[in-house]
Amino acid sequence: MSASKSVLIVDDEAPIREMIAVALEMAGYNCLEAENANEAHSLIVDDKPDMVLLDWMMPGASGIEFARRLRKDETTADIPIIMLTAKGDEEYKIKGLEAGVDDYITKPFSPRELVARLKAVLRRTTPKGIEEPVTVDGLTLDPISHRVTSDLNPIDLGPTEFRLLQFFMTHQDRAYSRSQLLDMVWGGNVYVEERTVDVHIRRLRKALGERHDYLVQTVRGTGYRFSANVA
Amino acid sequence: MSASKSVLIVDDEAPIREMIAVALEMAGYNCLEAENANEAHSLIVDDKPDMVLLDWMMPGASGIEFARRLRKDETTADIPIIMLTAKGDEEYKIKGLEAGVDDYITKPFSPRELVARLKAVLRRTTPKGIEEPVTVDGLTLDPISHRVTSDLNPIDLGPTEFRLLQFFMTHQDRAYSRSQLLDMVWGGNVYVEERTVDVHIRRLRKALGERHDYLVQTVRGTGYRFSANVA
DNA sequence: GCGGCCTGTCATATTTGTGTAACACTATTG
DNA sequence: CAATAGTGTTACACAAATATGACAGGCCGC
Repeated sequence: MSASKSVLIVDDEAPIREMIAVALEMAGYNCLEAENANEAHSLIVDDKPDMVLLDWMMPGASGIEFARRLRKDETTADIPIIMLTAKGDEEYKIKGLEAGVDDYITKPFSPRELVARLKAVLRRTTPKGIEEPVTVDGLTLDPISHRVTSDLNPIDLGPTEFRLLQFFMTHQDRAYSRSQLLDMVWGGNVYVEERTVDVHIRRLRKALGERHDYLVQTVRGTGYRFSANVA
Repeated sequence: MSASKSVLIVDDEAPIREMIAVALEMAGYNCLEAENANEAHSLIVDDKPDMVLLDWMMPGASGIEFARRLRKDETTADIPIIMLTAKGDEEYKIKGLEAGVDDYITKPFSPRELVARLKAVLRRTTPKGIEEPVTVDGLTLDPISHRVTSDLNPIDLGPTEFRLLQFFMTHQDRAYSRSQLLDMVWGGNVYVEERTVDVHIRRLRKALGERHDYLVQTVRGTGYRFSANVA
């Protein structure tokens, strides 16, 4: 958790991006920059930033449109967005919030204000699903202590298996293809064989033991699914 | 899954085109080749490939220029483009992304990387339809979890039967000939006996059980029909 | 530099799905 | 009530997908 958070700054004006980047880096954040929606999208998919700072006014796809696009795609739906608007127009605020934006800041703003809001948003969005333990039929995964127990007996998992299980337990009853799993669990720009997923599924099942391996279900011709219901 | 995607490779060097084509075909893609922008444009208009691999350096219209041209025309604006650049030059990357290119790869690249990026781009540009569960008289098919239940009891279906049922449930009260079903469910260009459909219909009926097999109805002399109303 | 742990990839089992043909049956026609 | 075309049913060889076990390289703490 101590790894510094990364923030993607999307604005068509380079000087503004720079200014923001400097401010954020001083505050200990890692910055990525993009000057339009397409570029931003590539970076998001590749690098999975922890948050996006999005300018309202941009040539091409407007910021709001882009925000909607991000919300629609499951892969990017969870990334918090802070909107930058030129003036404190209430109408914009409404529209932004409708589109699922987490907060908005009106230019001009002080670096301090920016960092404060950013922190606030991260604080209230990060805990969602990432901090609370999940339990399914006696199998518990606690993200905080990074521990998994099967009926109170500790289970030993490798890092990848842990992330895999965590993803599954927070996305139950849904079939995922191998490439989707690679995207969600391994990360966007990693090139591994799809069959590798099988192997980690195998390792996960083995670790879960007879008591719980039924939870990880094969969906023939499609991929895998985590569910407390038997197929 | 569905009909294989086609990819247009635009590069002035034939050997490179070939190499790429081989790699992509092994991965199950359909390849078209063009050695300059004009040729490429014709092919795009004629064959509507699902994606374009575009070399940055080309005699005549440079790749980037061509990309812009594609983006400007409404009929071609939606076709995803991956740019091939000789070196990992950041400046090019920026320009490419500005022009609306979806991703770029620096030569030399491994076939694996190419295929992976291609997949990623296709996945995020092909909007997956919102898949809602369908229910008919207690029979429910949920595309998300890839599950079928008959009055809450899970039903086990093979991949083909699942697709068949999914097609039926989304196209009810209409008779389909065997060849139509082959087209819709099996995919356009496969050669199988028409009578094979009968067998899968049989398997589907069997899986549905007495409670629901009435839904799959025979239309003598024509084919089959899925309907909640008895013939 | 030395083990131990993780990871990705193979090669190889094992399981499951698929298409076809042969034969049984049913409706239709005259 | 044949004769016949269209379907239903079953068995089976083969193909495809997945499971599994083994292995080599990378990484990290020591």
